[in-house]
Amino acid sequence: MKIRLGYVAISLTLNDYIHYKTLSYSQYQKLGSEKANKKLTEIILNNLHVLENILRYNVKNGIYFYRLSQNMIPLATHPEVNFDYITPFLTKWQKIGQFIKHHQIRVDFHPDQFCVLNSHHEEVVTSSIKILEFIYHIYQALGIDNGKVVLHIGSSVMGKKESIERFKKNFFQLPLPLQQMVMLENDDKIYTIEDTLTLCEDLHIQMVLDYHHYRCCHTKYNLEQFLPRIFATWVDSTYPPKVHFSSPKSRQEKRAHSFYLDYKSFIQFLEIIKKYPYDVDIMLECKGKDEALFRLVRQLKFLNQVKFSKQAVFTLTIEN
DNA sequence: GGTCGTCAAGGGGTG
DNA sequence: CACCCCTTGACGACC
Repeated sequence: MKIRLGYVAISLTLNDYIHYKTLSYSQYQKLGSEKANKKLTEIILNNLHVLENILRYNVKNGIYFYRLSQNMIPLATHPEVNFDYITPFLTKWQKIGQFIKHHQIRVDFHPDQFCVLNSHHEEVVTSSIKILEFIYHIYQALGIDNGKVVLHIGSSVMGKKESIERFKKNFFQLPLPLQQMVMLENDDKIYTIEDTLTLCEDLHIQMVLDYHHYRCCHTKYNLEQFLPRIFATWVDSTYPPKVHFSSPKSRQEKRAHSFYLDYKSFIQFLEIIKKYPYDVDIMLECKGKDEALFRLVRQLKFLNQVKFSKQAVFTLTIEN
């Protein structure tokens, strides 16, 4: 089975001078719309340049899995700001999309805490849909027609059962292309593996296992009991199953992400998943980004337990 | 040249 | 209801 490692949004080892730029709404207002729009154009051009550089750097370093940052286009979903972040840059978007497809890179999105599809506030649901539309537009611009987004189930206002019903209702009201993007991840507080898996099965969507959330908060559940069903949500997918992996910052702050990864628990995780006949893409969600990825790779190479074909791609022998 | 507070936004928990 | 916590990375303000 093939394992690909990926990292989130920014590279710490690429180059100090290459980083995404942003613009806050208060800065936008201070500039006035004309200057602000000019600024936004500069920022988008810069950020697309950065994205392209990161992807090239990833391929050069054998990394074929990368989470796109929602902050790539600042204010794109702000209710008071309207601008076209696609058409004026379409050539650039398409060029990047070609690169992604040519190198068979897997990219995806994971919006931050403000995307709550099952909120009991209607305006929060509306803005959450706007975030999904934004992501859809980016995929369209890149020419990626099976792009995905990982969400949490979200709120638990009025109880979990009721909240899951709200999720279903709002999910089915989404336009089909948006529904087809959605995958769900178990979280660290409310929704366990079992909750998330059951909902994914109901909706016929993929479940992304977050091993860190499972380990820090829901260990009373037996992971192995659910793994066959989690993998089964992926059988019709064009992508291999995806999991999130990271390590706790400390014993006290076990929910927070550490900078580097604990290679011992990573190996333990590999021991678990190698019982199943699936390729797996593992998103490393740690503060150390690619720096932590490279360190983990060095540790695994040193231990000589797996066979690397590329820097962040290796094979595991399936146990019988 | 380094450190700190701010940012559009939610949700949950506490008192 | 008011306030705090969680969380992200860039940036402006400040020393």
